[in-house]
Amino acid sequence: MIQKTSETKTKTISVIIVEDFKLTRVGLRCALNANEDINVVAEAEDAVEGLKLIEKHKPDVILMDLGLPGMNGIEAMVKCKEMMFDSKIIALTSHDRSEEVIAALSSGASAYCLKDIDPNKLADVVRDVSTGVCWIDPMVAQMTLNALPKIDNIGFLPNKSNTEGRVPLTEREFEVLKHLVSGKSNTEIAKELIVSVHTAKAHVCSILQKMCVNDRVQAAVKAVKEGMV
Amino acid sequence: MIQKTSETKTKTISVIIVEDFKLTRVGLRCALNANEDINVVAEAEDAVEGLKLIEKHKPDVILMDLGLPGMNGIEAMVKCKEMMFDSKIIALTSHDRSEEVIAALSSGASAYCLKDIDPNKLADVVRDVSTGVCWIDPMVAQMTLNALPKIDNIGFLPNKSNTEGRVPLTEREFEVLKHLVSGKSNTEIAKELIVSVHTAKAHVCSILQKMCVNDRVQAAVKAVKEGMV
DNA sequence: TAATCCATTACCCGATTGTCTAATTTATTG
DNA sequence: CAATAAATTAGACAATCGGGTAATGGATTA
Repeated sequence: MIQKTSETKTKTISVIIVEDFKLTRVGLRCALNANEDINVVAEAEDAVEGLKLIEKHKPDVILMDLGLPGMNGIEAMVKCKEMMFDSKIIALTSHDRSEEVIAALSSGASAYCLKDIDPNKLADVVRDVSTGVCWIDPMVAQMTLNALPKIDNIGFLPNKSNTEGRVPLTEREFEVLKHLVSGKSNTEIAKELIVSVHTAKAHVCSILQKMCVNDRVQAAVKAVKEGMV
Repeated sequence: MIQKTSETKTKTISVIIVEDFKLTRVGLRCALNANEDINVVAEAEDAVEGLKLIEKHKPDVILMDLGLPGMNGIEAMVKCKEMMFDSKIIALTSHDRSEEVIAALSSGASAYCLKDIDPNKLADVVRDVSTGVCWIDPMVAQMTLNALPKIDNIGFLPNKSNTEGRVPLTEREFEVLKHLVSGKSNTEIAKELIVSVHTAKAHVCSILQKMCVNDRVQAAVKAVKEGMV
């Protein structure tokens, strides 16, 4: 067993847990309180109660379940952020839907953990987050990074990888590519661009060749991965 | 001093350092090699050399300086990602400009560290990132989260769309999905999984239904965007 | 035990895809 | 002006796709 060796601040980290399932709540409290530098100061089983306790205790870190009854965790976080503490929020759910992850992180969460996280790991995350780190579970890390706005590499990057080696798509082909990525058939693309199916097919064909792929699925995946759309 | 207690995989983590300043390079190597579960397998002082070494060693983690002479770190990361290993990249710079941070993270980096990070902490980050975690330095965490697209919280209903809406894919279907995303035809998928084409088609069919999409292109795009693969 | 889910295979059928060759028009560039 | 590139259209063809229905065996669950 390899021990983590990072120094942590001597001050104990105060934590509030907001989670509707009693069993999970107990589990979280035990897991965290087992660490002498972490202190669970309060627990709530719904968002309203949670907000009261947060206002009262002003904890360093808030463990917030997103699937709360009544006011959900996202709303609670928004309200929490309006209260001007610098409490850090860890979103803790079993969901891995892209919209929910992004919503949580853009609404005030500094971390996103899935509930099957190792308890010791969770303690590490609490420590990290209390210092301001943004920590995102492996299961949803990629989708989060993908949600970041693509920077226009032209101008930022030297013109090597853009001009050389890669044959650039024409404007029209880019239009077709966008529709292709959105899952439209050649017929639908043609209708959208007000051209014949033959034209759409011709464009798709040249797109496939220029992108060096064999079919539209590969083209779509490559386009998404490389942020072309 | 409080010890971190998270379990770490016994397998050592191989690391490549790409950094132009010799002194920093030595410092990084020493700091990381002091951990018995981390092994710096190679170092490069520019991107070109770095890419060669990366291709050769296929390391678990890449420490990439962004301010390299010639090809910069962002461009190097893009090229690196095109090589389709699942090496994780830690962007390591002294800059905290928003554009650079976002550019790095949206171009393939899984983590962003400022160079004044505690060496022991860096080792923790290497461990985290090797498991897929996204880790962002406190100094730039907020600006990164701010760059995420804002979701309209009103009307956000975790209760509905999560439990009822989503049907989870089976393991087998996930295998099929992976091949689908890589652009394989049903015939090829069947060959890969050593089943009949009928079976592959059946799986694809149920994948489309469960993912609520009309065709394989949409399935592939959705899978990539949501990080399912 | 009965019910349910999963993986597997099979057949049919209409729609779609990707490639080919070939032609016309418009713009841009040398 | 000539040449080149892009956008457009067309017909034909083999291959693939997606949907539908249906059957079987195995595993798990109620």
